[in-house]
Amino acid sequence: MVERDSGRGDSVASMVSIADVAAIAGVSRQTVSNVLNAPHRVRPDTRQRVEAAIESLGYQPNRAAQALRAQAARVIGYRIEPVRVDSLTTVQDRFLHALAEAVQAIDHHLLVFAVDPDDEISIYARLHRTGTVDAFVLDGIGEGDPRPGQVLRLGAPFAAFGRTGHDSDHLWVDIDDAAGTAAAARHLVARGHRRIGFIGWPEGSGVGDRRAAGWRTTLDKHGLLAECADLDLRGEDAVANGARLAAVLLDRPQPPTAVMAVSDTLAVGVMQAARDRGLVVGRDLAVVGFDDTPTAGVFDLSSVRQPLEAVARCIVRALLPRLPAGGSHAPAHPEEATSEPVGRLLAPTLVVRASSAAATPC
Amino acid sequence: MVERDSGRGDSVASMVSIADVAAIAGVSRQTVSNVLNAPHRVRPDTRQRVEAAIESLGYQPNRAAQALRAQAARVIGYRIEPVRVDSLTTVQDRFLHALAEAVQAIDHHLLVFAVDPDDEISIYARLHRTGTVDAFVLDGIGEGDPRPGQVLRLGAPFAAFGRTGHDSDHLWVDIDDAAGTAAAARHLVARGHRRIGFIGWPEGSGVGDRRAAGWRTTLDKHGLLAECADLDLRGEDAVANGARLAAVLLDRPQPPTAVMAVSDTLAVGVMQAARDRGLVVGRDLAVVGFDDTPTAGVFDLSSVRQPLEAVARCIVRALLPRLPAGGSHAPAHPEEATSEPVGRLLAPTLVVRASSAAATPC
DNA sequence: TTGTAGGCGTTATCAC
DNA sequence: GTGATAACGCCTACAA
Repeated sequence: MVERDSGRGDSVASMVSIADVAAIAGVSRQTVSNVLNAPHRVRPDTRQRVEAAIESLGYQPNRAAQALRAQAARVIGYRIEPVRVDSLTTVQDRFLHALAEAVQAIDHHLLVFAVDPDDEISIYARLHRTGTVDAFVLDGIGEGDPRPGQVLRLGAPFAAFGRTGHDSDHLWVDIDDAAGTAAAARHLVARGHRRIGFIGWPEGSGVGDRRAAGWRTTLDKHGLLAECADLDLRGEDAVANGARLAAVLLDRPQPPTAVMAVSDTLAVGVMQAARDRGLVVGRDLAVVGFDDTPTAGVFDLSSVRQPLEAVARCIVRALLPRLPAGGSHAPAHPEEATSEPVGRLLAPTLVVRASSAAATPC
Repeated sequence: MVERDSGRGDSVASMVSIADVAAIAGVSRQTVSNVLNAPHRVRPDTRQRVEAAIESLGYQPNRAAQALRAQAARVIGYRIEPVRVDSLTTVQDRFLHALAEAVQAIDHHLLVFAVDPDDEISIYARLHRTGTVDAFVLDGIGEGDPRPGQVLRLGAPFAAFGRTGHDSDHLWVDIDDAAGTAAAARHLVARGHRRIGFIGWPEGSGVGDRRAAGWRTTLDKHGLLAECADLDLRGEDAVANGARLAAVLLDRPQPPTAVMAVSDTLAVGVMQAARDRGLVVGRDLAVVGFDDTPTAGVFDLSSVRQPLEAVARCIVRALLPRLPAGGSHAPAHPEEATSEPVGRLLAPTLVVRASSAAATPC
């Protein structure tokens, strides 16, 4: 083994390269390379000798050299956002974990970076131009978000989690929010509820609007919309708002027997308000949230769960053909398959817990 | 510019290298390199020409080539853990963000990976041997954790967040847990409380034991330990346990007027139990948690906040001299400074909210 | 002050 | 079936 340690201590001492393996096995470097990348081209006994040498040295190909040679870092970039203080909705860490696993499944790595919103796009540009990452996953893309357009202009491959409203020019995956709230509404209807309230975000966020739409259309299908139309209130995502708006609903002459919220954060507020006026959640009032945060589990709150693991896998699969090192050794793309579907909606699932499990008394 | 696009589409088309800049500026590649790495060696007018060319082409040095040349990827590896379901304590995402920022401040990147606990160490080995990362940050290191020893044996530089109990052979940073609970206890004493309960984790977790110790020694200093010694209960980290144990305390003939919990998760349970028996938290019972999770903010729960941003910076600073590309261009370490301190304790701060702000009535 | 040469580790191409 | 050659982009000598 070439001893290249320049006196810096133990950490760099044992960098073993393909040449070391070749020397031990008594073959050339290329034969070692072939054993790893095209084993069929090597005679079995030679291969065994080489494999033994690899094993004994613990050789692993140097990633930087591979990246330089292949013009592909096999790295995906993902921006992490700061933790929000007033909202419980930390969906991000579940998605991050799922994304890391999905990316590892295709022999890539996940590089995360924090950006100061000012020069967000310049960070993307730098990571792309320096070849640090091959592609990006854009998270939290909402109505009118400029970032997909910007990254597209950079020429960097990417896939978005979420939609801007005009997404035909790039890959995206999103939750079918309306299907989620529709499932929740159906569940409540099946439990005998006829007055089902909705506490949502202010109009204009695509996500919030779609969740509201799922509630609305489902009630309509069951002929309940007329008696529930006035049970739709909106506020920013905060527990206090959930409590405040729920109080308004519960003070109505004909209060709802069930309340759906656009997020767990608001739903927790609803539960607080119910308890404050002596109602037992799950018996006197059904509550359903959205996101299935740890908090929902802890408070036995029914909630719509986003299939984040599936989203991550779906995103990575969509990205795969656009990656330079993409499908193993294939030229990544024959010219024809350009018109594949660019978008995909994934249906969430309802997790029923004590807050909505019981049927209405009458 | 060398057009190297092998028909794969737009994404790889615009890879601009140092040779392109040199051609435009009418100098050799090395002069361009000098402009970037040793500007003083270049005549001002030449430098300006080169800088203009760099600007016009948007040139950025290729990271893989730099890594190969420098034998340093300028990447730090960090393992992310899956989200826990029963616990609210998502300290991880706050730390992750802080770590990303700290790492970026020294011109490195953060690579995150998920591991299946079985072959955790083999992942570390692979990342190290392939040169994918230069060093690791080990998080959640507790009493007797084998990982620092394993990574040490790999020869990979690393720093641990947390302590195993025998940490003299590696870098570590940890929260001064006892100082955190001591601050909380002093705060409660100052508010007039004399019966202050503690709900902790079962003995044996270093972290939990140290937090308990902070409570105990502070009460002792104020001569309150005798009357509080029986107010120390333990259970696994779950809201339900917090509620159950708090109920036990509140059922005592002389119930506490304040309860500290070893985590926000348990503290939330305490708040639930208090409310369930008609007590108003903050008036009839003071409650303090630990970790300052978003949940604490939402429920107005006083909590001890870990200085995760400082931990991240401290870890990165400690790691810096061990990094191959460490202090700019210095040989990373003259042989002498080997006996620098390897460990560091950081004091948390108490965030006072409504759950404990008021003085006791009498 | 600027340019020339060589090599970091890997792999694709093409001889043999 | 195996080995020599070259190139990916950069940087550190050293030479001019």
